[in-house]
Amino acid sequence: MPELSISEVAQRMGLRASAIRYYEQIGVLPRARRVSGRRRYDQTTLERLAVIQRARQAGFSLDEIRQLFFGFARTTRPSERWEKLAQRKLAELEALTQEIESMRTLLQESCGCEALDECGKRLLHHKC
Amino acid sequence: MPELSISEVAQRMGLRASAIRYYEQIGVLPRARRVSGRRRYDQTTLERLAVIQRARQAGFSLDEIRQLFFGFARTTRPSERWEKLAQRKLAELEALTQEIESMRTLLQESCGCEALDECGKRLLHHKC
DNA sequence: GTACAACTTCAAGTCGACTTTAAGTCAAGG
DNA sequence: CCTTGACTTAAAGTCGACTTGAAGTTGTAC
Repeated sequence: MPELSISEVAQRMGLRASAIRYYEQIGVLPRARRVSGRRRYDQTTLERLAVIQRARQAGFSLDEIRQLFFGFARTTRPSERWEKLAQRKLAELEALTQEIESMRTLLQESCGCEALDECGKRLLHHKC
Repeated sequence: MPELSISEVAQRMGLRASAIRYYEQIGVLPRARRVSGRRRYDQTTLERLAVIQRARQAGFSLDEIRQLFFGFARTTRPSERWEKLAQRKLAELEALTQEIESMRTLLQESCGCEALDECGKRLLHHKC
């Protein structure tokens, strides 16, 4: 297995080199090995990035992802960490879903006002 | 109906004075009348703020709200403007809902890996 | 021997909706 | 007259996830 430069990693994983540098900077990726100043990566970095991408798709922030890798007591198993965070995330999604639902309701009920200032009056006085 | 200072308006509408100044600055509220330098408001401002708050609850950005008030050709009725924007918003909400749904799916399927690097391998090779 | 591409670092810029800060102005009360 | 408190302005700061820019280094190709 050959070692990869940052732009090769970026291309394979579908992100920009700057994002990978950023991940390293904030500690989501460990500091990469350098060969004459340039970062070199191996397979495990690709795997780690795959997990990161999956976690981001699931709605985790980079901060939460860092916790997933480094944040807990060493006794906590990784899958347990994932489940703990996933639990919290699901609750957040539930809240978000309800917000969206109420937005949808607001958007669908046409208020019946011809002008916006009429609408404003109603909102202010009759709680329309 | 008495005229109101900015902090009276803020209190009545449940927002901060700085937010009202900001709304004026970006053109969501028209420039307020000044009495010896201080802003003075009347009923119509409260109504307008009520519309703004309702629109924000419905998910509109301040930019979209400005369009709601000032952005279209004068021939377009306000209710028509609302409907046009609401249509777009509903589509956005639909997309958002689907994103959330797929997040939920990702969160609920436990991947069955004991360690995160095992998980990474699977993600990378078997598209787990 | 020099041009070039691909990298490096650190700092600053982006987006939206505000808030915060600093410095100044104003009317009323003691 | 002087302080107090509520206001004014313009400018800068906040949050997250990056991107962009400037200036410098490296190995390779001509």
